[in-house]
Amino acid sequence: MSRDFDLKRYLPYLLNRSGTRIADSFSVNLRNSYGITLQMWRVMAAVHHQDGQRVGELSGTTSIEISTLSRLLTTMEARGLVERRRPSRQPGADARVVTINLTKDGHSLTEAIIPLALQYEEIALDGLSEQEVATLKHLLDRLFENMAALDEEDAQKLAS
Amino acid sequence: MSRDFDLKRYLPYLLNRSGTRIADSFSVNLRNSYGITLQMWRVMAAVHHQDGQRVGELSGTTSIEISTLSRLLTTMEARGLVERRRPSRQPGADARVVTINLTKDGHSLTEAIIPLALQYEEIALDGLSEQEVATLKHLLDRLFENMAALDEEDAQKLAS
DNA sequence: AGCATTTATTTGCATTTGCAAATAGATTGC
DNA sequence: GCAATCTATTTGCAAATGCAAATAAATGCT
Repeated sequence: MSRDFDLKRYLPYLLNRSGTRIADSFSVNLRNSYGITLQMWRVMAAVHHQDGQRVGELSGTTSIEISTLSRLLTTMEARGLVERRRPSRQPGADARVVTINLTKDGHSLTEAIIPLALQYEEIALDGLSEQEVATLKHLLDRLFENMAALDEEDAQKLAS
Repeated sequence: MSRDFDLKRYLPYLLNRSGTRIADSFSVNLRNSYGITLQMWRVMAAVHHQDGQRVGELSGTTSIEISTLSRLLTTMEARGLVERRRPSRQPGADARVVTINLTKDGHSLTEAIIPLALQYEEIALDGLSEQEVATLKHLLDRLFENMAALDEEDAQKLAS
């Protein structure tokens, strides 16, 4: 190990390992208890949060790559969890878009899982004060914003 | 969206999206600039941090599933980045184990990438005070510990 | 209106992943 | 000292992933 790089204090490392541990634990529980994958849960939680998102938006909120997501939606549709809708040609509607909604079953499954999800959050946050939790969430938001800003800069460069 | 579950304040969500954004950006850069994948970087950084880790340990420090890692090591070995060693039968040595070392090339490639890695960390942390950075890293550590504790409890249950 | 361009989603194909089974090698008990 | 058991790593196989190309549907230009 070298002086100039301390892995144990390297943010992406810390972020990745805490994120994957929570995800892995929850993932196993989801599979055993509800027979769904973590990615499916992410889609359901995102659509539950905002119904009728288009596929591209949903890719953004779930962090699932868009082609992967498209296929995942196909299996979720087949399982009766979500619906794809092509907005009918209305004034101002865009029929290139496909919007995603939870089915009735999808909705109740999501509601059933939420308590478990919150339980995992609690476990992860065990022993932190309310203040610390608020700070942590705030800072994670900030990281995301910083990375989004970088992507926009790159987009600028490509456009110029 | 419902009152009892606010996705935008849900820790696993915040953790996942900031983690994947950083990972994705860095990943593209690694591929373009050095022709390696993010997972390869993770292995190199981990072995750089501590040389001669066994495969199982390395799986823990990189958060890469062990069979995936085994195959990744094969391609990295073929590329001359790392070496596998089976410890010779010594008093107290365990020859079931395979230890991983960076080759000379692997080491210098790692050293070459470190500045870029630190740059991404800086971008992510842009605008945060030293105090905030320290707090964030501390709290992320704590999350990891909490999840590790959970895994141990589960292991207990399985044993009982 | 008709053709070229842009945007949204899906699909083809090769690679990566993950679980479970197989292998390789220690260790324990008899 | 050898059979049974345990642990570390690798491999078989099916599923998931990601890039790039293809399709579908708008919009813009003339």
